[in-house]
Amino acid sequence: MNKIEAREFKNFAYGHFTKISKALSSPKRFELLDYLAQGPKTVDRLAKETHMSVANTSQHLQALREARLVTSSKVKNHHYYELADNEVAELLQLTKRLAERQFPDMGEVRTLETTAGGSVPVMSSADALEEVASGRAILIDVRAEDEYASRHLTHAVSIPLAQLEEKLEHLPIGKKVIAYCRGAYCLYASDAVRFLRERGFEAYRLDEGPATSAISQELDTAGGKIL
Amino acid sequence: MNKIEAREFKNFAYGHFTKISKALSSPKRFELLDYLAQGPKTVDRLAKETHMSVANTSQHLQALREARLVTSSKVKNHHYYELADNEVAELLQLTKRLAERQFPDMGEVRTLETTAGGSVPVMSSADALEEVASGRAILIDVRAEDEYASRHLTHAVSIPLAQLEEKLEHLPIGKKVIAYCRGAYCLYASDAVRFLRERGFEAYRLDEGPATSAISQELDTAGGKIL
DNA sequence: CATCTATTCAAGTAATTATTTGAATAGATG
DNA sequence: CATCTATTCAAATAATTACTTGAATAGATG
Repeated sequence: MNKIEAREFKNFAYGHFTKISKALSSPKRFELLDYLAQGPKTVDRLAKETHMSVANTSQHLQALREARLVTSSKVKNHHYYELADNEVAELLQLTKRLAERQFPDMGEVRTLETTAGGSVPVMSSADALEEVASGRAILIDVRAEDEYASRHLTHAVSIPLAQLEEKLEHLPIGKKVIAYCRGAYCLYASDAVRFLRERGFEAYRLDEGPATSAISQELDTAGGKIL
Repeated sequence: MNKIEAREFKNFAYGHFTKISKALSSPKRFELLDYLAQGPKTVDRLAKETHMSVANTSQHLQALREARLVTSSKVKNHHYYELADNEVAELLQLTKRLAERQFPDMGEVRTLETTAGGSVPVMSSADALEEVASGRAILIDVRAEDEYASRHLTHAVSIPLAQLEEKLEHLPIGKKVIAYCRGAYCLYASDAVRFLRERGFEAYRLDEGPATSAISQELDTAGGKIL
């Protein structure tokens, strides 16, 4: 075969593959995708969540759209962005898992129960499933309500972190409380656990979020209620 | 929680995740990994296969090693690089699959049987499995011998492309010939198919290589012989 | 031990990417 | 219709990344 033609073909193929990985290669864009894995969101909201300027957020989202990792739609004068395909979430997950395997101090975040703000007791999904099923524990989702609505773990109850204090009285005394948020690298659940422990609850954070894992799929996406 | 501390934690986490995707974000490095998915290789050989300068190849390989996607070892004065983890191959595969799904003209490479140098008949792995099992076809691996040795499909026979002409007489007359190489984006199998068709064989290229897919795992890695 | 081969290193240039700023647009709302 | 909100666009600067060239090293081999 003609060498020039062959090179063009390879450039075409590898050029396309790397549109995907280029889009994933910026920490900010990776973080945006991580938020979008919780459900559709507006530019404005993503800008607040990631502490970026709106213009910068918009530009990153456009880059993600060009790489076909997200799609956008207009409702009134809000533009909603969302993941283009469930495989995008899988790609995020696989990348995280590989990072955890290959960089020892990454893996520790999950296993040694350390997070920013001090360490917090962690419970594995397998244990949590058992505790919740047996009625010894309740599972709370401390993300925003719409994220809970878009997808959550079975039997989880929605208590956004900001409302935890006011809803404290609704929590059953004597039961363990297992909190989760977006995943192991989101800090809301840790904040919730510290808050609850200061008030005498036996609280744990779940080692993952609703976007991941075989066990999460057993916990699943239905059930639960908004407290 | 303290905001500065939280931001540092996120920078740490997302910074690590994107070490992986940054490493994958260059077409040349993606191509290098694709070659390394066939087995360990030296810098020199990779430079030839990818048509890059040795210095440039070496630098890219060092970047991949820093991202923990490959490891290196020294045998005499040859440095062998290889994939650090099987999940790296999975990541390549998932990225390719996503690109095929999201970019229509990418997907066509596989389904419309077009490749550089003119289109060539393609056979799916499922069909190939059946044809080979029933004895109506033979499966040939046209990659280098050491790549075949490192991992190949069951019942495949090794005939490196360069030796195809001299080994033509060993091919059974009247049987279909199904050729494969590194995967859908490698052109050796297409070259082999065109060569064989010009000489009267009913030849097809397999739609994937040994690094991928559920069906490949049925075809598997053992069996076969070097012709 | 001189030389060869394989690989890495260092420096420089070219190219690409990220972020900020301020202006532009498009659709709601008073 | 004037104004407000949400988002995008354009231009400029700062930062990072890619590739080339030529020299340096380290281990074989004659």
